[in-house]
Amino acid sequence: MFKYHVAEMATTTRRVSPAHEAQRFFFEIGMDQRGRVGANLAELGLTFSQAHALRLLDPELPLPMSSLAERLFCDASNVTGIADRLEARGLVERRTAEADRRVKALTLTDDGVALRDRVLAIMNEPPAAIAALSAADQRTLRDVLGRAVEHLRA
Amino acid sequence: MFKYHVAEMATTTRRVSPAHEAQRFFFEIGMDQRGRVGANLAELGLTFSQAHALRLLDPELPLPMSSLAERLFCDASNVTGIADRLEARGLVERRTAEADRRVKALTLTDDGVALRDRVLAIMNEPPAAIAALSAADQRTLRDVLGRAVEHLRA
DNA sequence: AGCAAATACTTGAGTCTGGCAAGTATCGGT
DNA sequence: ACCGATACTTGCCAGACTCAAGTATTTGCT
Repeated sequence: MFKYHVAEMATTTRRVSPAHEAQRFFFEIGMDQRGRVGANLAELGLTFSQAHALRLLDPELPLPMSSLAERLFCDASNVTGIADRLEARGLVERRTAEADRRVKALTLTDDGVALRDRVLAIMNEPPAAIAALSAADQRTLRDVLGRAVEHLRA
Repeated sequence: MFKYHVAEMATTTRRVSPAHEAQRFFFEIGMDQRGRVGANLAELGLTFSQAHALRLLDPELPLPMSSLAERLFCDASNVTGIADRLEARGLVERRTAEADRRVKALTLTDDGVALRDRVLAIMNEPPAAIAALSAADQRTLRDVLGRAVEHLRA
């Protein structure tokens, strides 16, 4: 089918679609963020998963733990532990739902809301790669990614 | 056009720079990938860290474990464990360097090279959000992200 | 009503990541 | 020959994550 030396195949990436190439860059920038975000979150005493959970909680709207598990793409039993730690720090409260006493919905406390805001600030901070772009490129990037996210929800 | 109370300011994100908005979309798409990539890697019996390490190894060039730790942004002691598991599966070999017998460089075995190729295929696969973009948007995205990555290395 | 199946969460066991501190081997310079 | 750096390993501990099993509650079927 395709012939090439193994060495070339693995390390170079010629002749791929724009989407694949875009993805490669996307991934690389993403990996760069990992370090910065992780370090900043650690200063707040949060792990990435805890911060992510906090981010997904709406200050207005209690969220059932099963829903959170779904959005975190992880097992429900995992959320128990994460919720335990957030609750232990007084960031979140378990509230059993009236309608169905099996479900426990997580609610942000005032401290939780405050910390969540700081988490959002950290996560929304553009990484070096994006910050270094020209204003025009930044607008273009925002528009294109906006459309991409749109497709994601559809 | 948009009206909101100050309280909402903290949680919604209107009125921010294009870079911040771009970053918000970027992050959201990135989180979506996490699930897909993680699941696909799991089918290969690899954790994300193991796959990431594999990805960073050049099939041609043995890499000292300390260098790998640096590129993984993690402690050296961590790499010991990851290398242990990769070596146990016959994907990698520890080879003590001639010049300096303290350093052990990791080399990919043939199996390792093969699996690495599959890892690259998974990681370079564009996520749904990017795949759904028009061809023109994909090219634009590639170009802009390409410039962003360029700045990253500079 | 009554009972089985499904659902929401918890618990326990086990693996992997990841950080810190201490230990061993080797290297470099003086 | 020695001291201090450097490369890796080991042990310990917390957290994330999965699976399997367990409890409580609800829902559906008869």
